This record gives sequence, C-alpha cells and structure tokens, in this order.
Amino acid sequence: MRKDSRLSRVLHVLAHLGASENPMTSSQLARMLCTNPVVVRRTMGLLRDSGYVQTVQGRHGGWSLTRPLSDMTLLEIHKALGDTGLIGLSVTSEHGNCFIEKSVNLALTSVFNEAETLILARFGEISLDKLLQRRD
Amino acid sequence: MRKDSRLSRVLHVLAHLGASENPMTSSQLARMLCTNPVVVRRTMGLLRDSGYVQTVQGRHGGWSLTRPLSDMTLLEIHKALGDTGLIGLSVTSEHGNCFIEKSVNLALTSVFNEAETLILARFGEISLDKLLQRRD
DNA sequence: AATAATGTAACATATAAAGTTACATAAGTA
DNA sequence: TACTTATGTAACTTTATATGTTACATTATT
Ligand code: FES
Ligand code: FES
Repeated sequence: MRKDSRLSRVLHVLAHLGASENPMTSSQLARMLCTNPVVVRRTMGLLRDSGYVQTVQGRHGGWSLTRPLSDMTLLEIHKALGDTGLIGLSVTSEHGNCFIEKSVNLALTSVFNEAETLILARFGEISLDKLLQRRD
Repeated sequence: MRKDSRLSRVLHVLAHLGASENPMTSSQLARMLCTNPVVVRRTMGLLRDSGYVQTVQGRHGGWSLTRPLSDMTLLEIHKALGDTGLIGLSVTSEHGNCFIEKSVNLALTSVFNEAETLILARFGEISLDKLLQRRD
C-alpha cells in the first residue's frame, strides 16, 4: 500500500489558504496537488470537522482558514487527520502467549513508542507559520 | 498496503534458532509464524545474504545462526532487511520548485529524520540476546 | 533411487491510499 | 425563476505493496 501523504498535502493547502485573500475552490487546490477536487474535499473535510477551515458553497465559495496559521500546530493538524500511525513497521503476534514473541514485540514497540512520542512532541512545537519560514 | 512485519517475524525466528541445537527447517519456522515456508525462505534469505544465518540443503538441513545472538544488534538485522522506511507517512512533491511546498516538506522530513535517527540509534544499542530478556 | 530439504520464479490475494464518476445540495446571479 | 458554480458524499476503480501460494529445479542424505 502507498504511504499516507495527506499531512504533507494538507499543509501545502493550508499555506496557500493562509496566503490568499479569498476562499479557494477545491478545483484550484486540486490543481496545486495534481489531483482531483474530490480528494481535496475528502481530506480537507477532516480539517473542517475539527474546525481549522471552513467552506462556503455556491459561487465565490470555497475553502478558507478559521484562524491564522500561527494558531495551528503541526500536531493539531496531524490529529485532525486521524492521528494515523507514524511508524512504518508493524509487529505481528501470531502466538499471543509465547514468551519469545512477546519479548521481541515489547522491545520493538517500546522503541517505536519512544520515536512516536518524539515526533508528536516536535509536531506540537511547530506552528504552521513557523513551518513556512525559510531555512537553510 | 499492509505494513512491513518482517523485522518482528525475523527476530522471532532468530530467537528460536538461538535456542535450538539443530538447524530448523523453513516449514518448522513457517508454522511458528503462521505462514508459508516460502515466505520464510524469502525473508530469511536476506539475512543469509548478510551472513547472519546459514542454510544446509537436504536431509537434516535447515537454518542456523552463524554467531551468537549477543553478536547481532537489532540495527544490523534491520539493515539486512533492506533498511526499509521506518516512517509511515510520505511527503509528496508535485511542484519541485515551489517555495511553500519545499518549506513544508523540509520541516516534515527534518522531524522524520530525527525520529529515524533515534530509532536507529536505539536499534544499535540492542543486541538480540538483550532483546529476549524478560522485562516488566 | 527415494526422500527431505532449500532456491526461486511466477502468480494470486489482501489491504489501504488515492483517484474517479455520478449525482444531490446549496448559494449566488442574471 | 432558471442558471451557474460551488461543496458533500456515496460508490466504484486504480495503484502500490506486503504477503501468500504453486510449481518445479537443485542439493544432500539415506
Ligand atoms: S512459536 Fe511461541 S515463541 Fe515462537
Ligand atoms: S507552492 Fe503550492 S503550487 Fe507551488
């Protein structure tokens, strides 16, 4: 299966919304992401459910922010997308009670949890306006 | 797509090999993983390519370790499997030259790289015999 | 020669993300 | 009111990838 790229795409969209005076349509945003308007609606809809963006239907409608980018963190956006698994590996457990298997999985998940915690902590420190500042 | 579970499975297998006097066959190992012998051969073959296990064909053949579990780290095994991506999200780049997109992706990959580095560092600290010690 | 193992290619299945189509609904505009 | 331009959403298709399966060649022991 392909890896989830919604976070990267949604941030791109939010940045454009932050730079735009007027609402932007799903079609406009889809063109920027090289995809389909429905994909934009589906994904951005999750952010609307959490209150980060709003939509207006009909002529001159589209998507806009409900607050400045400085008031959104990467963590909030990630959570709005469903807090999807950040780790690319999985841990199988075919024999629930075996010692060996349990030890292996405990060690792995412990490392993975530490890494996830780190990522989420970093995400929490990064506001979206900061995200867009130039770096080197 | 399903997430890669080979690391977890291979560690389970290595633990059994470490506890066994004689070589173990792909069929035996497959039964432990609730899968097919060919899957075992395919995955374990990568570890053989890197020299951590060896195989003997014919009667009484099978898989065995080339060195004690205390001489293998989680990191080495992970690398032998192809150093597959540890992060579950991907970063898309449809417009290679746009500033916004580049900033977003730079920020994301920087956090992901930090997390990957952390995981790899931890992996490097954990030898397989340690992995199998009881914890609470 | 028979048996029991691995090696490997080719193909099938399962799963999830992303893409597409179709149509309903809402809001502005002529 | 009719037209146009938006979103909302369900249903379906495509694509990507891990895993599973089948078939058969090869190797080593008995
Ligand atoms: S089958 Fe139980 S620990 Fe491996
Ligand atoms: S930065 Fe969005 S299309 Fe270029």
